Amino acid sequence: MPGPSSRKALSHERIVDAAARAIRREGYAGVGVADVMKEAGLTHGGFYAHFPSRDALLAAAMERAGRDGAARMSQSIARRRAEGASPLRAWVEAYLGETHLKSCEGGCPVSALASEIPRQSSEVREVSALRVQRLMDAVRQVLPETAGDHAAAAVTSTLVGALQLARALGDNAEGRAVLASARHAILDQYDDREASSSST
Amino acid sequence: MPGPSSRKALSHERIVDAAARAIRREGYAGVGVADVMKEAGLTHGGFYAHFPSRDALLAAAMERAGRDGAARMSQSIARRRAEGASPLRAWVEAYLGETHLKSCEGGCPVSALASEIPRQSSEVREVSALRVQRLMDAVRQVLPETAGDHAAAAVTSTLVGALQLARALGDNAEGRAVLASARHAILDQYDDREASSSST
DNA sequence: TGTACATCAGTGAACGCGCGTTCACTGATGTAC
DNA sequence: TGTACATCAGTGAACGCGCGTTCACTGATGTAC
Repeated sequence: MPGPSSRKALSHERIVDAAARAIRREGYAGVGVADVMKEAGLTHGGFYAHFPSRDALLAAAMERAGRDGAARMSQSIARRRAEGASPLRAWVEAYLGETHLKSCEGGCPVSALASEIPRQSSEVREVSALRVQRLMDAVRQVLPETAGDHAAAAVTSTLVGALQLARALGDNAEGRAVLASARHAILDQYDDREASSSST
Repeated sequence: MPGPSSRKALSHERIVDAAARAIRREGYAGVGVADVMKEAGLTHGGFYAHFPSRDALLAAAMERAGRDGAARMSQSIARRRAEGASPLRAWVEAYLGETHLKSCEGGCPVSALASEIPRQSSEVREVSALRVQRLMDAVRQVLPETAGDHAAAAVTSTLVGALQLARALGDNAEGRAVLASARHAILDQYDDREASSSST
């Protein structure tokens, strides 16, 4: 009865971890079983002792990528909060920051994969849809209560869209301008401290 | 000296047209040379008399898809304008409408492919980046002059993000709710006739 | 108008390659007594 | 403590398949005279 830190469980973690990075870097379609196993320090033959199929790996990788992306976001947000930013500002500046623009591999899997999701197996689509919901939940929690019901979905759309368009334009002035525009648009409309500085 | 309606030119058109639909339906990665040629009524062997490589086809297909998507948008917008909608409202309701949600194949290639763009060859990336710029240009033209400089990029981000998140959630209540939220958010903020009905 | 020839678009077989998946086997780890 | 055996994670060769690309060839179209 092997525990969660048995040899096999440790290998499993390394595989999922490598896949979670690979899908964000290369897309679902760009991820191969052999490559992932190699990155996990194993040979491809042993893969099917860990997963019944490539799709099962993609599903597990998407879930892991969601948690991993959220964890990194938390750190980036905490730093900004410590410097006095509002919850919303910290969130938006972390998500639409230059670090996130450049590092697809460690970032939000929804931004990295959104347009590929509808073409995946139901297994992968279901896990991916859940990550979309969780992202909207996270945005909802940092929006002020005065924001309408629609705000969370609309702001999440702006965040995801802006990061993708910026990446499509490239890591240059054009791409960064899109990020800046989206930051300003969201903060101008929803950030409390922005509009009313009467809280001092 | 064959004209633009020579036999070869007509075949070329059919190939590009089939590819323009295929990339939006299946993604860049899902498009195969043989499939496209078959859809164009040809055999795969003749492909390299029309294009030097698969990537060259993808680039041509992206440009065609951009024009095709814009043409269909124009029709949808014209109908809404005839019913009295403002330019912005007509644009937003066409882009974030249920028809566009369901029909990836005939829609905007930026929404259909955004997250795959950064992973393409420079050839494909350059054409794709141009389509992103054209999309932002089109949005800029329907925004009121009172909108700030950042508005076009931010609104385009919301449009593209919302359509992708809606498609990721599926053609159900959740997906349609995202579209509705984005429509309301954009129109509440930028539509002149919405805010001030003093123009009567 | 008719014949001979050149041009050219498209065909279909073939290539090398990498993919997802399978499986007989190896070698290390753990268990029984 | 030591020996014999069972379990099990991982190896590496092999499979069938579909891909992008090449190429010798076919058959239709156009041109020369």
